[in-house]
Amino acid sequence: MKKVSLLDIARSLNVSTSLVSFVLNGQGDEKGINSKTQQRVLAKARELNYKPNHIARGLRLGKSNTIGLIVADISNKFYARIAKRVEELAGNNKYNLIICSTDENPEKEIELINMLRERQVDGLIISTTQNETFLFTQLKKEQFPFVLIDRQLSRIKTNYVGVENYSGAYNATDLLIRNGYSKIGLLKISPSYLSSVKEREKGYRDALKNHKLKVSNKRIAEIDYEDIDGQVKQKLIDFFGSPNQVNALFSVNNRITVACLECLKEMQIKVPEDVGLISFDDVELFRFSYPTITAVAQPTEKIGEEAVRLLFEIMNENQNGKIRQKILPVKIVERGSINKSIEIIEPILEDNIIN
Amino acid sequence: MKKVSLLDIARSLNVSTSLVSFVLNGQGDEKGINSKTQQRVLAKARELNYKPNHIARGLRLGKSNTIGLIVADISNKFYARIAKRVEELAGNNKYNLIICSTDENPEKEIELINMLRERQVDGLIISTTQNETFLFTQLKKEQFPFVLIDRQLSRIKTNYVGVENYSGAYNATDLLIRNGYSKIGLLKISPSYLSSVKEREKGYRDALKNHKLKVSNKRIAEIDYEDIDGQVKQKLIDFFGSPNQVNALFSVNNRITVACLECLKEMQIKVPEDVGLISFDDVELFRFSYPTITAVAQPTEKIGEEAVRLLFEIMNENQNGKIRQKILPVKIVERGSINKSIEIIEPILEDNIIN
DNA sequence: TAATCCTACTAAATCGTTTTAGTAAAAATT
DNA sequence: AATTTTTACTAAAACGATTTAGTAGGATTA
Repeated sequence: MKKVSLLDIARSLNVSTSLVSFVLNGQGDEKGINSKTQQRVLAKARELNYKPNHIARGLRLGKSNTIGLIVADISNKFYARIAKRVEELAGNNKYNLIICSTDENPEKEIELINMLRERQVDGLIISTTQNETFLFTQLKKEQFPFVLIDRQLSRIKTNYVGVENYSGAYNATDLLIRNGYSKIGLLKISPSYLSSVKEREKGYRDALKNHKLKVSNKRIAEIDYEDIDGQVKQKLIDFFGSPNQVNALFSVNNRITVACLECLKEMQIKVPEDVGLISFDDVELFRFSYPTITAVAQPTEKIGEEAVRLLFEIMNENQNGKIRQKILPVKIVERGSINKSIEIIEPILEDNIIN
Repeated sequence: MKKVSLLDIARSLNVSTSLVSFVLNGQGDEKGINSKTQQRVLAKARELNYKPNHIARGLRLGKSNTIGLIVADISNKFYARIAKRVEELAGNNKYNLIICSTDENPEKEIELINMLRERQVDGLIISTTQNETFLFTQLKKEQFPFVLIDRQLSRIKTNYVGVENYSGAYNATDLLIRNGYSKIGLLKISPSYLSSVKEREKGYRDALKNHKLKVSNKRIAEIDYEDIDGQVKQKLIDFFGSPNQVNALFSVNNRITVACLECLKEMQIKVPEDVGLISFDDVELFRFSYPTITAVAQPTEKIGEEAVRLLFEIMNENQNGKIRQKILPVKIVERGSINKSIEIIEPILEDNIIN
């Protein structure tokens, strides 16, 4: 079943492919094509069920009308929601989306970026797992349009859409402290050089410090992406093995929180009675889980929206190398994983206080 | 920043593009290219940071090394998990994936299929929302490789990967009945012509019949995809407005179950005390919700795997028009949303019994 | 009547690959 | 020395669209 091309239409009407191309692109009048001829072309195209070859057009035009979205894990609802929004908006602009997952693997990310560029995507939206800057220095040098989301690089400024990680984490920790928790464990994801993780950790640390509480490395756990369930379990055993080590947890993303929930259940540690819990990144589950989980909600869809908006801006007016950044606000959603109390339930132990 | 092409390499080495192409495609020896020349080509390609133009190659080769995945809703975890697996397997085979969502809109599905075909995808995996067959009759006639997933068309046989909807739903309903529930409401999604929905409804009906229970249309609610939360609420108010109308619910997919959970909570109807609940399609949430939800688990990733396997089979040996179908088993995961009881807690009321 | 203008088109280059058919020169064979 | 074989390449077409520069021929104008 051979595909129908412009040439097929042209031949069967005894006209040139140029004419057919003009008509089908709506330039018929502009190019002074007789309106009867235009009708004939349109009719024939319909009759033959002609579908333009986007690849050929892309080659000629030097653009593919496709953008790429590279996320750390498409099966994580956070990224899935972003992806859906990006796909919608791209579609509205007649752009297609190629979605890829890196599984937090920097090597795979490099491969994917190369692959997408070979496929001539016109722009990229990336939640990067890189620590090194060379990839993005290169892209910038080549003036290739891209926008980072969720994470940025500390040593290089790029277009970026993110959220208020620092204040979100600060306020989350602060909320725990103000409700009487003093021994707060941090569960962060590895690789821990990710800007989002670092910012959240900083917020956590600063909140403790401002309340004159000790920041102890014994209460900071780094969980490897490859084995979240296993390592969360290990760390929780550590945390709760020695008494009084931890009475609340701040988890850095939804995936870790869920693993946490599973473990705590298994270990029969009750939330919020035995341990307070707050999570960065809110997902549906937290509204229905037992107990419900207090979380720092991100404007997920908005991240996708802004990223697309920025990317199109960059792609259209490539004259200037102006860097655009957009930091979106977050909001704490209070639910049932923190024991609310005005007064401090458990006196803060001496060894948690600085000085 | 102009892109580097084969011609650039060829010119700078005073050789032909053919030679460069041969070498870069690993056909150097085969084509008898001097090994020193090969070295020079490879070195120069690296030096210039040459990236093949996939679009040009695609045009020449008549294929894009891309497959399309069209799902009803990419932000639904069920499809997101399928998408992730499909992307992985496609990637392993040097294929890219374009993912699109239809939002259960048949028109949009047609547009997307056209768009993807214009983009010369080599094959399609589709969870269709169509009731009409013409789209797929056409694809079959053109021998275009495609595999339906999750849903198939009743009036036309196509390649298809699905699950045991009928027996899953039958067993789910049966489980409710055997635990003493007699007035079982069905919450199904609209459009209700979808094969998965119809098969599940049939399973529900047959289970009731085999237990000599009345199938009442008053207990069957059709929820529009566009307004799941609103309509679920409406239907539940109906169900629980008149006494004794419903004492258990069978929900046809995860999205509806979640909406249900939300409503029941709001209406202060307790699960499983006031109403038993079982869901088709298991998601993480159901393990952590309160109560935990008994569900019919689907081999989600496996669906993606089989779909890719089938599609590649079809794409590679296009000689025969053999139809391939794969139906995967489902499994009921018993949790806390059903009151377990050997004996029948509540006597089955007369008006629920047939005859 | 010649020059100009207008209408309705077309020829051909181009994008960057791949691939077929071929060739020039050197080496080997008779 | 003539022929064949081998080595190491190249020319050019092809994929299917877009686009620039152009033309043929009729109508209008000076």
